[in-house]
Amino acid sequence: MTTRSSTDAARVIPEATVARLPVYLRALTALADSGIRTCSSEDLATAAGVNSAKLRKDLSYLGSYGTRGVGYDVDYLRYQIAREIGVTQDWPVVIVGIGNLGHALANYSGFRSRGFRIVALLDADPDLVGRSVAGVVVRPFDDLEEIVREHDVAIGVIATPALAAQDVADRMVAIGITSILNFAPAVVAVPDGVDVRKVDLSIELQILAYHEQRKANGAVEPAAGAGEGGAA
Amino acid sequence: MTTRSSTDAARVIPEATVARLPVYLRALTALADSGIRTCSSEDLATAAGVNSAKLRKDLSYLGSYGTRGVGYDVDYLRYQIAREIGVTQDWPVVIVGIGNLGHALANYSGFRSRGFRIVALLDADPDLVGRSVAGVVVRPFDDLEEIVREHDVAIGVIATPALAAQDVADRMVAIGITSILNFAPAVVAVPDGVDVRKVDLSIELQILAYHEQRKANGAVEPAAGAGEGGAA
DNA sequence: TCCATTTTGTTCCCACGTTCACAAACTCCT
DNA sequence: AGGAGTTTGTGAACGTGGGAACAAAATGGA
Repeated sequence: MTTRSSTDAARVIPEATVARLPVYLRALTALADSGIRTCSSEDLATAAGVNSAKLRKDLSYLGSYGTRGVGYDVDYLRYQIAREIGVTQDWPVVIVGIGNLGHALANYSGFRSRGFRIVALLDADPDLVGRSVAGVVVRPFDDLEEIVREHDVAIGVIATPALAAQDVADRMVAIGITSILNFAPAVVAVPDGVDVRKVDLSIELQILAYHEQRKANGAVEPAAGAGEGGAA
Repeated sequence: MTTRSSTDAARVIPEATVARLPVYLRALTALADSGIRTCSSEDLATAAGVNSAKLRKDLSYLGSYGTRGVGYDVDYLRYQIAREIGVTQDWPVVIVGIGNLGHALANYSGFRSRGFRIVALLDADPDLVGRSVAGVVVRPFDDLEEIVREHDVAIGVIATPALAAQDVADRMVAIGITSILNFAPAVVAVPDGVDVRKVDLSIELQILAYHEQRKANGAVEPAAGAGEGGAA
């Protein structure tokens, strides 16, 4: 076994792999809930909807957590991935913009169960401030700085209309937030060192529409155009 | 100018480009709303948050719609991209699962304005059926087939809990839906020829958490780790 | 103990996507 | 008309990611 400190220079995990680790984590949790203690890369790959060679390569970036001829210990591997992603610790999160989507996010149980704790809901609309959503009272947007400092928040979620998104992002960055999840249909620019991920509902539909249009035009799709193929 | 029929074999647009076309479309709409008639690739690239070389290469897959020394006509290019994606036509969509997220999706105005028309909201819960959400009455899930046939629906949205997702997808596929947008936190398997795109809220947060953890550990991020960098 | 079997971890190779750099082409000014 | 300046479209280099194939390592049976 090689020495492996928590800040090992050799551990450069490809971005594509990082994006799949949460999927593996979820699949492992499902296996564990079914009472399965051990699984092969083939089993886990099927559960995660990927190719087994890719799965093994992904896991190899984390270390050697399997046993040749046997497979992986479900609980052990699950812990290792969780630790690698960082979901063994608690991440305070603020959500800005409590419209329809903000409501849904505040109520989404999947956050809490994965180590994300919603410490505040913020909105600029005075009519919304003071209302209780998902057991949390909505506070004015101007309280952002106070809340971030108090809870040491590093991750912010933007669920505002498009026009407000850049302003909110600027305020977040100024206060020290370094990771932003943006649901607003707008491109937000941030300085280096700040990570932004974007989730855009209508863009996903437009991508599907493009492929749908091609199918209707009689074009032969080269493979599963956008998603994971597999048996039904 | 080369001949270019609507079903030209030479038009194989890379998947990565397809995913960016809706972003360009939105940026062009924003420019048009500002009264700008013409823009350079540099202007549009900035508005879309990408590199100008990449933008030009992306657009070149559609055809030669710019003028050297001048730039692009905003309205003309916008129409060409919209036609290419297929948002000049009307796409009927059904949403299955009217929980918090389904509510938000039903109310999202960005769908309608881009050619997506919600023809039905479906849920298996009898308590929800009959209620009106966003001006549409929720119908029982079993009405799916009737609705899909009546409106010739090709695109389905899954916003159910994870456990129901595969069943819903199977039903959709059996009835003839060929594009699925899945918001449920589960991997759904579909046969070849069916496209699935997945939007997973908690996975996005976990990816951010990974990078956040690395920053906290003193690791130097190679570049903007997950998002589009740029000036604030 | 030794061999057959299983399954991981890794290497090699190919395809895709991104970026640079530049020729082609257009406008405008003299 | 001609040249300077500008901007597109594209060819080529580079880097990242995916998949097949195989060596290494573990188990279990004879």
